[in-house]
Amino acid sequence: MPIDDSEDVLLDGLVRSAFQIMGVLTRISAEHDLSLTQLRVLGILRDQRPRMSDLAAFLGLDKSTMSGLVDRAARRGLMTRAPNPADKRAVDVLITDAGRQLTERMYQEARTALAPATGRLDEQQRRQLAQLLQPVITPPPPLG
Amino acid sequence: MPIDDSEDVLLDGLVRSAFQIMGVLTRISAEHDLSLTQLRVLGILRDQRPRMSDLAAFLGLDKSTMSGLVDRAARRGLMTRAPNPADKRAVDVLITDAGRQLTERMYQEARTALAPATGRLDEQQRRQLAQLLQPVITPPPPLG
DNA sequence: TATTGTTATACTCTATAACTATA
DNA sequence: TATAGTTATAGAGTATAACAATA
Repeated sequence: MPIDDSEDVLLDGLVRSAFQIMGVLTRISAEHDLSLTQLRVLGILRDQRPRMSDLAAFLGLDKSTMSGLVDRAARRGLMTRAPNPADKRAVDVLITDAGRQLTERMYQEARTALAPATGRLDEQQRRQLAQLLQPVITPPPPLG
Repeated sequence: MPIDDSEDVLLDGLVRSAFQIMGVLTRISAEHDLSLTQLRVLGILRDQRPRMSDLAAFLGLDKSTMSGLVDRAARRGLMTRAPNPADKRAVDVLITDAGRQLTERMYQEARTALAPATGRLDEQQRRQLAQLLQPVITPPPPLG
């Protein structure tokens, strides 16, 4: 098995960039008294209304962890629960207006924080990078 | 401020790929009873011998958190402490042979786990993606 | 005085197990 | 019986504060 081939170099780059992005998102989350996972859930809820179990499965968390996470976010008025119309056992999770506003603010902060990094690429390179990342990103399994 | 411009699309791709990479690394860490941060530290120690305070600063952790993290890894024989030759206050952190072996195994597992994703690109695209990521990645501040 | 590191303490995040309600 | 969710409990990761040793 050859080392330092194109897969290794790519893996290294992906891992480094991932840690950098995560560092920024973790800092921004913390500045708003949120965990990274809560930030991620808010991002998902922007355009989905999943049930608890789907969220847990997608995030790789236990359902009990989901309960606690949504509890804490709900207590702060960022998410709410609603009964699922089709299954009386299920509970849907929704983002509130306040949650949506906070999410947009945090994503704006992320963009600002990463501007020095992404700004090292010109317009064409940015589009190219985004396109090359597309096939790498696992198509998210449908929620719900 | 225009939305959905090339910076937004790129940010979205970077964030998604980061969560995907982190998911893989978190799972692999957990399968070896390690935290993601411990995996990261092991990766750093492969070719550095930083002092506690430098590691903490680089990772954005408190020095007390560093103490605990190194404690737990040392208890498992993956890292060791050694006095810094130049500063009697300082403590260097070193990877052990066992730690190095485990680290290489985990990185191999990461490569395998991500092969389906990176495999969607051909050789030239992989090299191109790695090159485009390079300017985005913050040059790591020197440790020590 | 300032820096390096450890220890004591408290809080958050997480999973496991036991439980209730519904399918 | 199996699935969806909550609650009680325990372990790991984290930061703050107080401390000892060295610069």
